Amino acid sequence: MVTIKDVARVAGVSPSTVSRVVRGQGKVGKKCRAKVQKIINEMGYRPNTNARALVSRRSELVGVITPVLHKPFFGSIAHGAEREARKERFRVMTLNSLNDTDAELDAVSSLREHGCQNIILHSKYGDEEKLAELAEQIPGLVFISRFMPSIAPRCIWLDNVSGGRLAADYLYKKGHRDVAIISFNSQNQDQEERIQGVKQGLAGKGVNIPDENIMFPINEKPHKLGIQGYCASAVAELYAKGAKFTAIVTYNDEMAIAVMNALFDMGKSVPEDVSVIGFDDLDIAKICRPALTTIRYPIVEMAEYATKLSLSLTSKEPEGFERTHLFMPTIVERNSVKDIN
Amino acid sequence: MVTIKDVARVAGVSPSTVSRVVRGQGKVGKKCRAKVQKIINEMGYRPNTNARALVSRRSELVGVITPVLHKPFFGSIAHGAEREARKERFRVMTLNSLNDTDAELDAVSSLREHGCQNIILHSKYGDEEKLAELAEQIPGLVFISRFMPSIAPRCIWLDNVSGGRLAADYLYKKGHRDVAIISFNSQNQDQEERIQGVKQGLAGKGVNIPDENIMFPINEKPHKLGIQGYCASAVAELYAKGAKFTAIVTYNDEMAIAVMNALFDMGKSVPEDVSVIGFDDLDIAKICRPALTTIRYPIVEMAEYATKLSLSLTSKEPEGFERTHLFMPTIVERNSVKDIN
DNA sequence: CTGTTAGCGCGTTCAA
DNA sequence: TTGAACGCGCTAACAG
Repeated sequence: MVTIKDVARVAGVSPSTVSRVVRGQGKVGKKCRAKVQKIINEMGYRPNTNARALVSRRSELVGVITPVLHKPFFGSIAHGAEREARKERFRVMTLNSLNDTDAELDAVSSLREHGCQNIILHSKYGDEEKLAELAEQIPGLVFISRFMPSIAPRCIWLDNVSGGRLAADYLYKKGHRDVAIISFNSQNQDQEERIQGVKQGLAGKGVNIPDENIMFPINEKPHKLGIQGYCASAVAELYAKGAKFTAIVTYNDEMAIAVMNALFDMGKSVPEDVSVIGFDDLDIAKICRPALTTIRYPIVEMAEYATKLSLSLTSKEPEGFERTHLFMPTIVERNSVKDIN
Repeated sequence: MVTIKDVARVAGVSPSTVSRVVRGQGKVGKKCRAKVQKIINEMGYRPNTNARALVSRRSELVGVITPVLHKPFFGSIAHGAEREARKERFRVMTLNSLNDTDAELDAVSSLREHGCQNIILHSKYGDEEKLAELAEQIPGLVFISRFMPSIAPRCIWLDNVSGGRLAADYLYKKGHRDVAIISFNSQNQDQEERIQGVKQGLAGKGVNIPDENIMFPINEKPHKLGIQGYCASAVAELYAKGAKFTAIVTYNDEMAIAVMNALFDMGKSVPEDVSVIGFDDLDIAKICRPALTTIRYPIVEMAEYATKLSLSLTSKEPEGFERTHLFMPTIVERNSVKDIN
């Protein structure tokens, strides 16, 4: 391994000078710089990241903490972060939290041990107070897909209510007046907001959604049955209690597809008999049949933005620390909603 | 930040003793160890990874290099690696290569600068000779989803030929004699092997696949059209030239679904009119309709195994360096193949 | 069993 | 504009 000393020796200068050249900082004579640079290239010298991080107390590392990585939504967060980090020659370290709050905190500690100042944390259930405290200590810590009022400028989130309204408006425009909602977990902020959005959107047109049309279990049922099983049972229950609906709004694309499958298995067809609208616009929304009309969650862009924000927050002239960072969803029209006007 | 010296001072011992306690190595008196451990806990001391890596010339880091992370197949590699790494208290660093050979090499360098000895590299197109040389230099470098004879013990790969045979045998058993194959890129080793497998499997039963039934473009068409477009055009072409087939084998699940969609759009139904069989068994294979019969690629297990192997290769008593690491695919029966006996 | 000493490779003073 | 000296936090010899 070639060190800064090796380069210095060969170049006939001091290590400090080499250091200045490498970092492009400080005063170095033009000729001297050129010579040193040449030798750096020839010798293939690359600074030791660990030594750097040790002495400067900061590493060129962006930490990304998500529940898992094999799900495309979370993979997209890592992907967006990597894309943006790469521009600044930063690297990405990914940690799985499995939605466990303690694991999230532990991941943060672990990242800090690596001298990582820039952290993108996807925490759905972490205690706001605790997270706020953490944010206080770590200037480069930002939160993705969550809004916490006390640390709003650190949150990159999506306007879920607008997403719900978008779905509602679209359905209304297509003639739907009887709408059902299948959601998942009432502990989850997003879910509640999306439901509110749908309700508000429809209410604005004078349309009401009866409570029995909203499947929003507080129990453990969904987890026991799995997404597919839960959606099937929810659809069945909707029919069993005689709910009246021409369209179903689901929490996300995965559930939308599960709902379509359930419908399909019952001999119904989408969108002829029932329309379905999803949320997220993952790849599967394009490739399922019927292709899914859905509310787009610009997660890659959000992850890129989050990374940029984090990087800015730890730079000399931080930017964005006094703003909020709200992204707006958009509707992507495909073939799962029928115009019944 | 609390350092090893702080702990030493409070505990009234030397830093070395604290170090021994932390690492659980070397001789330390029972009482002494307990006391130090207690203070470590109280003070919340956590060793500085960078200092460690600097002096010991190795970091507790597993590097994962894949083309991208938002695709579930690659996300699964990162996921499996993280799962296994976590057990050894290692962390995972993910780098995107975008299938660019230079970027792969650069990613390796970057990982090494971080003191990372354990690298899982997914390289489809990298030059074998160059990769072999790299493997020589880096004992903990392993390759996933690729077989290179000259460095076989470093390769964790799947028996694609067997996968093809599995598909063939299954189709034969279900009465299919006329099979078509839609593949993608003839530069790709996997694709060729899978096709060979299908051919061999069928040939063993005395069934031949005419060349016109095999769509295997060497041009850029697939890239221009995208997966969906390419599959649609391939299906159309198959019909246009009057190819005779009751089943289609595709390179992977994504293409299988695209093919089913194309068929669907042409008014055909799967599996009634045509059977389809995929490869990989990603999540989408379960949730598409009809649910996809496919050849399972145990990628998470393979990534876990790769990580374990890499870790072992850099340990005191390396294991597995003289073996090969071949995984076998299995068939997952769902609803996209019809029994036409 | 425990402490002392000497770096790991680098950035950052401070002089020159 | 350059160089010398110091120390980041830790582990690895070596003494004791």
